[in-house]
Amino acid sequence: MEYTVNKLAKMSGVSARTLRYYDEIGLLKPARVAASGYRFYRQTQVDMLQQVLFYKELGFSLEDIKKLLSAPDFDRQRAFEDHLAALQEKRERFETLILNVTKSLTALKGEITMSDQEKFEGFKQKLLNDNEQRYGDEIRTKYGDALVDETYAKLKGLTKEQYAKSERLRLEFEKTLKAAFDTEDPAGTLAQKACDLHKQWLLVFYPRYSKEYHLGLGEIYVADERFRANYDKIAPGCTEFLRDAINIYCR
Amino acid sequence: MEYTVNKLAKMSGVSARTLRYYDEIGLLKPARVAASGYRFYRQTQVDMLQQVLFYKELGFSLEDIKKLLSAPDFDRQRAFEDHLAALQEKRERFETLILNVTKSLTALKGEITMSDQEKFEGFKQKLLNDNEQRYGDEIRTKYGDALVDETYAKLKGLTKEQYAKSERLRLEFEKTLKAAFDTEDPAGTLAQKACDLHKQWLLVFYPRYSKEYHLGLGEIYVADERFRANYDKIAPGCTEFLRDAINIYCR
DNA sequence: CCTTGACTTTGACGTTACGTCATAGTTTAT
DNA sequence: ATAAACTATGACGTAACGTCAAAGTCAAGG
Repeated sequence: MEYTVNKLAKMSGVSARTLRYYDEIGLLKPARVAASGYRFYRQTQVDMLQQVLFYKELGFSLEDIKKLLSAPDFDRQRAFEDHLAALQEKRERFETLILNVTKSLTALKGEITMSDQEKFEGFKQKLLNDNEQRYGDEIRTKYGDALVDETYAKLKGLTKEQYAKSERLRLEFEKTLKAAFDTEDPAGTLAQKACDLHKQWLLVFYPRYSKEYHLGLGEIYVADERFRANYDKIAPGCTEFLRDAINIYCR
Repeated sequence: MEYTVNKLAKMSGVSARTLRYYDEIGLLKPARVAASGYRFYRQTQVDMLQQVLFYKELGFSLEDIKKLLSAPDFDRQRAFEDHLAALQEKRERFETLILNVTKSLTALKGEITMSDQEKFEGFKQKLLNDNEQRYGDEIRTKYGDALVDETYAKLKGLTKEQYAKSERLRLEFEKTLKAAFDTEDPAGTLAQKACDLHKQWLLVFYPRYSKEYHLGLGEIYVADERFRANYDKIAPGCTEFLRDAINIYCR
């Protein structure tokens, strides 16, 4: 299967001009060039373009991408694994930004106050993230952990999408809960938001959700040491706070 | 509390040069300038910078941000709400990218095969998200409209052509719906014509259309205020009218 | 009061990753 | 055979800063 510039452009979402530019700077040369000068791309180039786009998404300059891809020890699998870790971190940043907006909205209503620092949470991180410092070694272990979790999820009968959703919800829930705990108000907007996220999260595992179930779980969290440890990790006393918030949420 | 350039820069994560540039183009002027020429920023500017960074994160050009922020009808709360929706959209894109990497890794191991199209899932969508051209002149309202579009767009990456087609359909649909609403008859020819156009439009985003889906969507339009606002904009009460018409259309 | 070092100012030019023409040749469809 | 659609190569334009250089400003210590 051969692609012309426009075909490849449309499939990948970049412009034809971009492909010409990549050819010009030697980042992605076509598989062959006809006598007419027309460019033709094949499988190798399609896969390379995918790599380029991933690296670009993660904030690498084209020059650096060129170096990376043309390195003699370039390892596709390793690259994908790095992408995965980096993308997950970027997603974390979005969680932070979303929490930032949520808090800003609450602050606008006068229910909480926000420090100036807090107003930029999620933006500052970008510095660390965008720059390529992040591509270290401990990423590998992190990826390993994710794999374990995922295997575990499979045992429980979750699809990859469900697992992704549950993780996303859990992260957002924990962040919101932490912020809510600081307000010391289990009836406040943030605490109730946290409860809602908790519900969403539960729904992934137990679609037969009910208020009674949710209330019972709140009590179990407080009563059972294993759960308690998990939520007190967020902040001491957080487990009780969550239970109180759930009690209000379920009325 | 007054901030000097470097103080504000460090807190927000941008560079001092950036703040000077924003001053230069009139996007963010300091609260006061000392006789020495030193810039000093205060609360208002801090909050404005936060807005700027949110809009920037979402792919707006500085010129458009300037227009948005200086508009007489700029509404901070509304802005934050828009940010929230847009950020959640972007997060969805990351989910897609993460899934893409995961699949690519599995494909590399030979466990599954991936089509070339699939290799670019999550990148193509970016077009819709980043590109502001389609926002036209009245960015404000369009930004709201895009919210709805993108809710569907996330289901499938759209090419520029597909998007153009969907826009044509949407415009014709809205015109027909308006005319139908004036007849006050959800079972009438015009209303049913509108439903048909609505279906055509949906098909662009969601080819696996079903009557159940269409019916459910009618209810969601009424229930979700973001959608409701969008259709009530055509005429007050239009959302319910559309739902009723869809109910008849799908029998 | 003076010095020193950290901070700030205004230019001015450079850079990245393309967008946007214009002009001209090529391929495909009817 | 001819139009319609596609592609090529310049060449210039751009957005949002980065990166100097040269010079003025401020806060603290001696």
